[in-house]
Amino acid sequence: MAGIRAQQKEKTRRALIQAAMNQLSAEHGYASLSLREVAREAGIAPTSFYRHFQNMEELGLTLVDEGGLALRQLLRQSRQQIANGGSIIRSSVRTFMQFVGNNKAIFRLLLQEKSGNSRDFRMAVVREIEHFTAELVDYLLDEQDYQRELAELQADAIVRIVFGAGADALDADAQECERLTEQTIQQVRIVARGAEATRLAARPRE
Amino acid sequence: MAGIRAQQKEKTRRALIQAAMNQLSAEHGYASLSLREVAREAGIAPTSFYRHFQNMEELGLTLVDEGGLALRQLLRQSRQQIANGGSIIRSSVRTFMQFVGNNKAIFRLLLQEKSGNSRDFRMAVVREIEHFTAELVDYLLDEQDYQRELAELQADAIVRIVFGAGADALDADAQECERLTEQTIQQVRIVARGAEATRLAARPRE
DNA sequence: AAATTGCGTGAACACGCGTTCACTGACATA
DNA sequence: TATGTCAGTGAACGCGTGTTCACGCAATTT
Repeated sequence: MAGIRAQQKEKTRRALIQAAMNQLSAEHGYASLSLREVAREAGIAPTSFYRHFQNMEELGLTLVDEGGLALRQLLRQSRQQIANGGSIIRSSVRTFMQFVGNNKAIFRLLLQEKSGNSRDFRMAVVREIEHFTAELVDYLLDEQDYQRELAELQADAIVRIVFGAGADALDADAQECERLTEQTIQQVRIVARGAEATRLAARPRE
Repeated sequence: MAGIRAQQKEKTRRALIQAAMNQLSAEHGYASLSLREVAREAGIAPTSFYRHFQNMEELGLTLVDEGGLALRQLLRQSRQQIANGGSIIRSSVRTFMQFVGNNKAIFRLLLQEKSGNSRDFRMAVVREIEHFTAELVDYLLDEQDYQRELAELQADAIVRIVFGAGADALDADAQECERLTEQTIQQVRIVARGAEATRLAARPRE
């Protein structure tokens, strides 16, 4: 019942996905990904590609999904660090920047396709980022007692800042990365302070 | 001394640049820009392209420069609105979002090449955005009396938020755009409040 | 044991690409 | 008026592309 055949198929499928990931780099993005090159790297004939994906777009969307999954895992990891004590902001930002450093290809893919030329891709990425924001909103509502609107403003701003920094980190060396991380932590703190001030101004007594 | 010849050449050059701009759209980015198609739209033979640019990359960098120029003009326009009175934050953000709406192709180009696959391109875009940030820092230092470090943190955060919103605005309809604009204004205000609070905390007496 | 399924294959296709080359003819220069 | 310059040309090149097709052959099903 193992299904030697299905097993083999899944293996080649993974090989294709991995090959595509490998070909993604700072110099060579999804747009210039070639079916033939991917197939070559995966060690199969170009024609066999069609046994696994209908076309390149389907492969690309799969990559985005895999990237999103990795991001989701990052979030869990981040929450663990929070549970272990220490500054929430600091550990979240650090985890995020760590992720970017360790998964440049994936993060670059997400960034590129966010402003890319396929509406399906853009929407897929936006959806992933919205997950990110939504979880942050939940956290703010739970831990602090912000009103929903303010929490959403704050979460969205933070996500924009952090993703922006992540983008810059892609081209940065270790030292610059460190600087970026510290800068981002401070910026997130500024936003938190601003939100707090706004909250107090809105409901001065309570 | 008019130089009929040079005049004609400049005209074709402009035609090439314009043709390239026209071909940039939500579905068709710089990466998939073709020399032959651009030449066709400009109304010249493919080979004539080389009389004006050494290769496609040179054309692309020219496009980025032109985009940056347009952004610079936006900044001046924005400052005029400020001089006319009214909320600084509000009019700046509105102007920016207006620009994005009116120059989608250019802004999309900047966004895409910011995370694009050519280091030269990325650096060119980063330079443009740094101009943007630097002018905001100057403004903060002049108008308020922030210390340099805090002004830089604040300006960088604001630029990230605003550019992020601009990116989202590319896919949004008019109503969603309006919502985004208002959201961004509030977020920038939050940052400003947070920076102010930070400033007061750092130097309580002065 | 026989029949079927389906992954992987190699040849072949039409196509658009960037680039080269020698050339033309209108403008500039002397 | 004679000479030079150079933007624009059309043919031709080699190449990599996505996609199709009929086929082989091992795993699976009957």
